[in-house]
Amino acid sequence: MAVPDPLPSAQRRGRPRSAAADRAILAATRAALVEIGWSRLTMGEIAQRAGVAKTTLYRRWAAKSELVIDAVAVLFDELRLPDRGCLRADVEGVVLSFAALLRRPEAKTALMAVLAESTTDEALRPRIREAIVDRQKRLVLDGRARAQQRGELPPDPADPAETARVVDLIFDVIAGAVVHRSLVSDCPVDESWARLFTTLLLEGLGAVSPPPAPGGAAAGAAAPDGTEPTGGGR
Amino acid sequence: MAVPDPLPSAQRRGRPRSAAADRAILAATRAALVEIGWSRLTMGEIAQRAGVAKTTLYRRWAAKSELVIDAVAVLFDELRLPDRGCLRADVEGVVLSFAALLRRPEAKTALMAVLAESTTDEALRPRIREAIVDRQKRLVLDGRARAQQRGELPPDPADPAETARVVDLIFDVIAGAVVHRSLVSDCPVDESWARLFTTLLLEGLGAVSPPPAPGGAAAGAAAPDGTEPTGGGR
Amino acid sequence: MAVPDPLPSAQRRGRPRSAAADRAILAATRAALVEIGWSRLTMGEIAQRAGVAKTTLYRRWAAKSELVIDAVAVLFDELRLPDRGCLRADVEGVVLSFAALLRRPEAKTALMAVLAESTTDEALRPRIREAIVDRQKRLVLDGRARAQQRGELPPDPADPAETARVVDLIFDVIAGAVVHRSLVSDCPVDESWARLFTTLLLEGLGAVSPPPAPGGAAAGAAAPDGTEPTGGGR
Amino acid sequence: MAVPDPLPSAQRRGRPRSAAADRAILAATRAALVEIGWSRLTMGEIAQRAGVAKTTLYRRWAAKSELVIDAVAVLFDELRLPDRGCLRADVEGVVLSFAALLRRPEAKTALMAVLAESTTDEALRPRIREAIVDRQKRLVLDGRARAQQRGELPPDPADPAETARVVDLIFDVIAGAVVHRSLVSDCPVDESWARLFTTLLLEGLGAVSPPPAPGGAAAGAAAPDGTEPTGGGR
DNA sequence: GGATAAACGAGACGGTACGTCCCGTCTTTAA
DNA sequence: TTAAAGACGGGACGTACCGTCTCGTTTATCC
Repeated sequence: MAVPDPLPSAQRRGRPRSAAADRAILAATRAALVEIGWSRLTMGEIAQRAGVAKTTLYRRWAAKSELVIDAVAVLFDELRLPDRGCLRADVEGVVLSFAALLRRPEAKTALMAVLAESTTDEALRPRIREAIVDRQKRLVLDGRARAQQRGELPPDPADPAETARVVDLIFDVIAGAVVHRSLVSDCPVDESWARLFTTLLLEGLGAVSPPPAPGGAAAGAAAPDGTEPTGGGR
Repeated sequence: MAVPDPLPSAQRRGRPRSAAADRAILAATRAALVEIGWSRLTMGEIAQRAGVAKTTLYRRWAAKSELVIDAVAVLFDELRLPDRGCLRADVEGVVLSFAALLRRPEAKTALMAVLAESTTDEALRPRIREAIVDRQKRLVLDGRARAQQRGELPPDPADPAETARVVDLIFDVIAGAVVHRSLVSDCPVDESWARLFTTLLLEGLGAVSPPPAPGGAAAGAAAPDGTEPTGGGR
Repeated sequence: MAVPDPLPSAQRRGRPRSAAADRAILAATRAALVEIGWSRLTMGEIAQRAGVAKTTLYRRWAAKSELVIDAVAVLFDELRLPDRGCLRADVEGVVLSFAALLRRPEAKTALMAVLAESTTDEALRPRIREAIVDRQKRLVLDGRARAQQRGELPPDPADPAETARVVDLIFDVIAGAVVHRSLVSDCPVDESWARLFTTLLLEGLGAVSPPPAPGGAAAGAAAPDGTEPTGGGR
Repeated sequence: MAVPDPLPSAQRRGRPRSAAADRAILAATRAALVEIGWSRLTMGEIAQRAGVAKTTLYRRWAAKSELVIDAVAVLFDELRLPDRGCLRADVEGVVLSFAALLRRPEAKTALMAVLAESTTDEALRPRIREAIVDRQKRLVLDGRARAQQRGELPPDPADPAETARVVDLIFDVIAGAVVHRSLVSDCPVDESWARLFTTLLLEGLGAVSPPPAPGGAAAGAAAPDGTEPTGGGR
């Protein structure tokens, strides 16, 4: 919430805030975003669709950006990482499901709009990270742990900072490439592209994931999924 | 130009448009963008700074987005790819100079804002690609050609579509990762990160760049820069 | 009011309209009319002078003309018909005080401007009549009744339509002649002219005011004020 | 013309002004006035209808008002005073034909609009009088002279200023009453009203037209047209 | 007949005001 | 105390005309 709950105390005086109003507002925000886009989305419009007074919106959110972040955060929580048996399949899966999310108008519009706002609005950046970005990083962590259990990746190195560097890199490469291809290059993220990209990523990954111990799973890193890359020649 | 040149003919009738006004408008747009940001940037403000009537703006550009695209396109044209001797150094160089560009407020603000607009405005997307995005793809093509001349990369495969797929992939990965780390993760793109990212990229590149001929430069692709990757273990 | 009162109900919901804003707007309109005239009078200027937002003006009046009508109507309500003892003096008095009103810039400018607008704007005509024109007709009715009480004029004829025809005629002749001399011929309406005009009117009046009964006040009508007309010779 | 003819000399050098353009402009002005009214009448619209550049208009007239005065002046010149045999008939005739003119949209709109402008624009007033108002005064003079020839009115008094006072009064009363009833009271000027008004005027006229000599036409003035007034009783 | 000069069409120019939309706040009654 | 309603001061919008200016073109007279 942008505007803090008035009092964290058990029960304040006066009429309590309507939880139904909250739900109606967030739903109306998503619906309006799909229909009329970010720039024509106004607080008055949202209030009208939600059957709520404008003051009720401002009592809860300080700005349109913050309301939209809360409204679309739930969409990004729907991303899942089902176990597809091997690391390559898991990576391709997350690439494709992230791309599918970015095809939903309310998701892509809201994401890009609040990111754009955040280039000017300092306070917006942590809010976006908390509500949207960081939640996807768990996918990387989960997939990495699963691959380590399978023996496809070496265990974490001794230095946890080293692990964080690599995890962040992987996250920026995956999310960045998918977003860029989807929304900037405006090209489809299909299975063919996902396979090619995954090949590049997994191969490159071996070079940046140091082995934790002198002996170990280096061979697994060198051929993480046990298949030959597209082009074959190695 | 957003509003099409009234007639492409050699000499139209009536008073010709002032080229000085064009220059003043684009310069004023960049300056205002730095000072007051995208959301408070208004057509009236730009006109006032440029010493120009609002109508003169609307005669040339249909919307703020289109004007800003033209105004900042020149910034992206300043990206260069100086020959640093080897592919690894060239990649690191372009990563760092692209990141430096994205630290300029007018560049990052304008880029994200117009990308956000483009998620709603269908007509804006090709415009952004032509004026901004596609021009950076030349950096990938130039770097690739240079590395091929050096023997660091194998020559293009027989199928040009295959080349295009790989070039697009490299472009989306580089641009996407740098943008995502800079503007979404909000972390610095410094030499350390550039080195790590380049290692991942070049190593992964070997896996997606098939050799053109049965015999050839596969070894070069496998260790493109002749150095050992960060983590060592191969 | 031009824009209808949103609901005539006893008490509507929401914040009520500010009566102070109404007063400030009408006063600012009169002041601005005097200073800058009709053509340079803008809604924005009025709003600024009244310390009010432009939207507040448009919430109440649909157009400049309607606002000006309401603003100057009060001036025309200030016209009075003091009892000067005889019909002739009363007529001369109303002629002179009407002419004095038409010398006030805001009155003459506003009157002519809205009359001009009304030649094109069908809806404006009844509005002008209600707010400005018809209110002056009471002067004719009052003067006539007073003269009848004095015995200077015969009582109303049996047919009320006949009375209305004569009253309307008198009104058009007096108002028309004064307006025409003041604003069209651009000559002063002074005591000399008022005396001459009144002579013509009263003498002519006898010919169009039929006696109510076979016997009666015809002699009174023939010399309504008991004085000899200017020119003498009858 | 508002803008003076560049040189009154016999023949200047350079391309002469197009007389066809003048005619087209004045005709277009009248036509546009009928269709769209004064307030929406723009110089650009007139130029477009006349098939002429805006500069051509401004080369000839300094303002819309002046152009419109010239455009409609010709309409008022069409007023005629045919000899209907007696003064009463002549007066009723001129009243009705003036009212007919004021029913033409371009005439009434233009007249009221320029009169309204003239309340603010000092320089406009003499221009209106010369081009429009004074030309109608000839009707009063002609009618008066004709009536004097018939013996219906006494000859002019010795003092010409006295004559001017009376002529001006008659003019203001006739024109004022007709304009007021037509455009302000918004009532029809029909034969019935014309008869009533003429009765009032002619009867009143006797009181303000002094006889030129001790003996004379007083009886003619008392019953100028040889008919009994509407109401009868005298 | 070529130079000169003015008027012509076209349309861009710096401006002003428009009437609308939305902002975020404030003021009311009702729950 | 919150809610719905809606008026409030304010700011930007994109449009319409304003009256001026700069073009290339046309039409006349003058040398």
